[in-house]
Amino acid sequence: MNDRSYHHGDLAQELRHVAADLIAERGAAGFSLREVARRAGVSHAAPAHHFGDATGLLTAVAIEAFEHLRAAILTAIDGVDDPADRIVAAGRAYVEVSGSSPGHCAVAFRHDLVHADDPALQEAGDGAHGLFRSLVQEFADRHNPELDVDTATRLGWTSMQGLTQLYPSMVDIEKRHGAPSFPPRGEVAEELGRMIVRSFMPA
Amino acid sequence: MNDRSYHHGDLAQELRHVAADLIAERGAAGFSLREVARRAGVSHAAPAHHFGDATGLLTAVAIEAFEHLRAAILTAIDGVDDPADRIVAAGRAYVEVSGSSPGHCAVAFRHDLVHADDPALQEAGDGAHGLFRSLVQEFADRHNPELDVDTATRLGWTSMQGLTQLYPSMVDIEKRHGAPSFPPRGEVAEELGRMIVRSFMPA
DNA sequence: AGATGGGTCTTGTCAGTGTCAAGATCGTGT
DNA sequence: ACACGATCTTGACACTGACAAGACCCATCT
Repeated sequence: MNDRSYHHGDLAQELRHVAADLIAERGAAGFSLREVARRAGVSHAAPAHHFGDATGLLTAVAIEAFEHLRAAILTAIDGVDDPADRIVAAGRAYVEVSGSSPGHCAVAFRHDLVHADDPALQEAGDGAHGLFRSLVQEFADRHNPELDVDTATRLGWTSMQGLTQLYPSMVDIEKRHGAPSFPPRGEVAEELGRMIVRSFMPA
Repeated sequence: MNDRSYHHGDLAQELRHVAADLIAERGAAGFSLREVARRAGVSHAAPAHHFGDATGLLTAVAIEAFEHLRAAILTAIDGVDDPADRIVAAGRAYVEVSGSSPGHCAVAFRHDLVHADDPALQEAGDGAHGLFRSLVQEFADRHNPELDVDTATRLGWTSMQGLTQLYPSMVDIEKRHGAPSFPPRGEVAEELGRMIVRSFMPA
């Protein structure tokens, strides 16, 4: 527990945290293993022991991203009954996580930055994806047995992920075209979610 | 025109092309200005004269990305009459460009890799966005005057962009879960496009 | 208690990178 | 013919990721 001790205590945790902060601040391109070590107050080679290489550290951050995502969706749907509302709430939570943990989300799907074949990463990704798919399945069971659950899941997932990535550009573009103010992430997500759910209903 | 001449002829064009190839091959993280120069057969400092710095070169690639996008959409909707079909065709083209020019699309919306305030980049982005929005406007005029065109545009745009980014991950995840084969980009885009357009219809 | 060993972190080194400054080379206009 | 600007090269510097070797700390065994 002593900050000055030779052994850090939980350096791995600290490195993940600092790395996410750094990416949030400078973007994925501004990430540097040595800068992370510097901010954590350890030598430049310390991270290697815990994560192997830079890609390993980013993989760990990506795993946290999926865990955050899953947790956020779970709390967002808690107490919500109607499957349609649950999907909208999940989508909103998904997008809001990208606002509250931008560093994490910036690496989650970057195959060139993480070890895409890491079993823990795959499991975390499957967990988030499976949760979202189960919500769509619920909807199908209740409101539309004819719904193609896989395609519907893809639509929800891609649009929310696209929104997390495009939100800054959308604000730029629409502001340049005279929109005085732009709604926050969560609100846009909710609007899109409502339209998506509408397309899930029987024709 | 002589390959061995001191002056290259059109080095700027060549550098954009090589850069896009390199990114397609190794991902945005594997990009290196010196490697680009090496492949183009010029010294490591040659690109600086044309693009200032690495970010400048990537900005040029991003501009090309938006131009490709716009051109692909234009040819895709050519001869298609119904506004709904035009939107679907445009979405399909959008996603297919990310398959045929992966290097370009990998940097298009990466604010940490490009000079986001570059006027030419903004103009190119606005061009692609404006074209897509005009298709949605057409649809509203013909089929649903009540449609919120801005929100509808955001839905179409985000889902197609999300699909371009998530397609590799989606293939991975669904294959791990037993899906024997996964439909190609364009087909998924078309399915999603049809659902989206359906949500544009009057309630 | 004292020694052993493994996990943790440091120091030092290396090739590779982006950027800048200075110089070499080429074409073009006068 | 000659100067000038655009294009490209060479050389240097600080920074990065990875590796090897060593220092340090703690738990465990005898």
